[in-house]
Amino acid sequence: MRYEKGHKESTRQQITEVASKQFRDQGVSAVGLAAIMADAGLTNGAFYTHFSSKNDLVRECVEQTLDAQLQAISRNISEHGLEAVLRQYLSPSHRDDRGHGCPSAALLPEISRQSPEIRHAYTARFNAVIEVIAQQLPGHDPDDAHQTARAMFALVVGSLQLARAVDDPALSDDILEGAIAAVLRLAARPSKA
Amino acid sequence: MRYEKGHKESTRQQITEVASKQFRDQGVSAVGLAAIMADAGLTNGAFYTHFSSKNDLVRECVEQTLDAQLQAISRNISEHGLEAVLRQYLSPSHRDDRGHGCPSAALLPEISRQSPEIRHAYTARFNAVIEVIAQQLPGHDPDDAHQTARAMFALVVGSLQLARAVDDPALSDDILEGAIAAVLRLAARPSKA
DNA sequence: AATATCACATTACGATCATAATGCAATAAG
DNA sequence: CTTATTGCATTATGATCGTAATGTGATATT
Repeated sequence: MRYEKGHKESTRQQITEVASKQFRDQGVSAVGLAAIMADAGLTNGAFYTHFSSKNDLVRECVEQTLDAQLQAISRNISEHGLEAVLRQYLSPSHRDDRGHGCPSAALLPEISRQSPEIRHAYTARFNAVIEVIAQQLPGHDPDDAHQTARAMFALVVGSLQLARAVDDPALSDDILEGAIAAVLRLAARPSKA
Repeated sequence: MRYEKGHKESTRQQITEVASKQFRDQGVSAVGLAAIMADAGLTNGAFYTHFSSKNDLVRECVEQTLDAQLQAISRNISEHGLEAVLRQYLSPSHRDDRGHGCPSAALLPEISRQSPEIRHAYTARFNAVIEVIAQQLPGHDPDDAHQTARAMFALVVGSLQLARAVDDPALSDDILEGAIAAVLRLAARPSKA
């Protein structure tokens, strides 16, 4: 045994954190394992003592980042309310920090092209976030609350992607602000419940 | 001259069409030039007589697919109305045919990581589509119409991405249907104009 | 104190990456 | 009819891809 007891676990965690950032920054297929390992302070060869394949690492990253996002959203909703979470999600600072931001906004089209187990992991955590959002829509009946929550999620994800894609800073800001207003309209209690 | 007069132009067009499909199917960074050229019935070496780089090809594909989408949307809106275009965009057949579908839904996070000229080309065409949608929102004042149009666009793009990512077919259908309802709510004439 | 373990480094595999130099053959231009 | 042009194929570049075999040295175990 060359290293102390908890060493392997902390190294594995370091790899997934570095990889999660690089994947969101540059895209899953644009990042090589060598770059991830180097950024984690290791070399190529150590990778396969921690993961069985790149697909395995991607799955781990998707699960961890989505779990962390769910926890953060749940806590912030109970502490500050839905609108505060919304404004934070659609903020310039979130737009400008892809590497630590929403995995859906950074990777959603790529996730749809990943292996079945990754898509399955994504689906479960997507449903969990929708559940949390739907519980914040009291005026809606249960089915409608879930449909509306999904639309709200799609709207903020799409808006963040658009705000990152356009090259006009003023337009990018307008996209974020318009999205906040639109999501609040969707969340509002329907005229006839 | 080994080939007839219009040959080079039609070959170039063939390359961009094949590339546009492969990029949307598999992602820009996941597709190699050799695979594109082979699918176009050519070999590696012919690429650089048509394009100066892969970035150049990507720009051409983004421009062509977005221009075609704008024309299709404009025509279908004037022929069948906004709601029909919406229902077609959020249809299972569009979800299941990435390669010929909306470039934004297939590539938006990747576009935000592309070169400045590609992001600039995207921005101009995004604004053009928003203009067309905004003109279909008569109850809104001009600024609000554009904000709402952007939110509607973000909502349909995000929803299509989600419908493609989840591995539960029933959920995927629900996402599409819920998105239609939500977009129509956003498009509805605001209570106080 | 001796030994076995194992998390890493080193090195390398064949494949593919974007890019490019060179060769060629058929057609357009003369 | 000759010749110059050029759109493509062939071939090759060094780099990087995901994956894997092998080496090694410090620690946990004995």
